[in-house]
Amino acid sequence: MNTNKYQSQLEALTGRYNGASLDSLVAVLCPILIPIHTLDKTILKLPRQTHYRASFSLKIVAENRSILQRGRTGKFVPAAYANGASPLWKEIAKGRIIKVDKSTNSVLGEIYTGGTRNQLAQSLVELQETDFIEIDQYGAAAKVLSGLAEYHLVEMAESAGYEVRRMPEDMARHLGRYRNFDFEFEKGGEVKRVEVKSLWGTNTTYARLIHSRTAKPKGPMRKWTKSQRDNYYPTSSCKFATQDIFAVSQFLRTGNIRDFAFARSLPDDECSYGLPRASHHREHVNQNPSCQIGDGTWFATIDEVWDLP
DNA sequence: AGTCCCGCCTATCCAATTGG
DNA sequence: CCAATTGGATAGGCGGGACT
Repeated sequence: MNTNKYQSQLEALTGRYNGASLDSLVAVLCPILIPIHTLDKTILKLPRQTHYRASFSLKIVAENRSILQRGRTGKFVPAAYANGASPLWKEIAKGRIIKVDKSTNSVLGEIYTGGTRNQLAQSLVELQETDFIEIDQYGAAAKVLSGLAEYHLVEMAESAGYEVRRMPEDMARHLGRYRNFDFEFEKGGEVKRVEVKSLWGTNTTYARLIHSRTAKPKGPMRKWTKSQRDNYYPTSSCKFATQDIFAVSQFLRTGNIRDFAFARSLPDDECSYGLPRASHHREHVNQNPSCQIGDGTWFATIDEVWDLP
């Protein structure tokens, strides 16, 4: 019974990408797991460099030889996750390969985190020589993660009674204009615009509310159309007015694809649950606000932010 | 038809601000 | 005052529509 279902799903995957195999799908969708060979937890700041680091090495074998190159980055994950004892994925620290040593058939690298020296020290307490580094061989992991997070956000919203509409990634001019947000959610005749984001690297106490900058429209501002005004981003921070709700995937913090934090897109000087303004662009949201569920701004469910006055 | 532009993403750089 | 932290911004990969 189940075998038939799995088989037809596998056929859907390999059929859409004719010639692809289960092996190649796993290789693209799942970062390769490589065991740590040696670990040196000494924290250093090298001359003329600005970041703190510790050190590691990996053994080169046939399956990883082609990707272990100077500059390659990856994430350290627990042995319990890598060997299947625990389902929970977690990033302990980041790793970057510095040197390929053919004489010893190994690579040397640096261990680092997004934040302070102390954060690195804390991560190093957790990191063990039995742990693994995962490397995204084909650059798909980020897009796959955001796609999965959006899939489950839609599933949760629909089962909570919302009608969900995904906005197009691009809009042909004859059909309308680009919307700059990801979803419309509708309930009881009310529609709210939702922008989905993810967390900032390893420093998972902050959300990343980033938007691409756009070119300033020609001519004086008073002659711009509404569409030109709406699409003009003089800074890489989001505009408060573009969306009603931010939904930030918490996967990098919790390891659960269904975990989100929700906030209303309002400035904190206008309501108690608002977000800080960008310091130099007052109509824009600070792009790295603290993001903790229960802090008065961020909520665990859509219903809670939906019902805010 | 071919080139350019701009959307998305993560990771990183670097200047400004904060704090010991 | 110097070091650490914060926050604005960019780099680079991918992909598709708009522009010329």
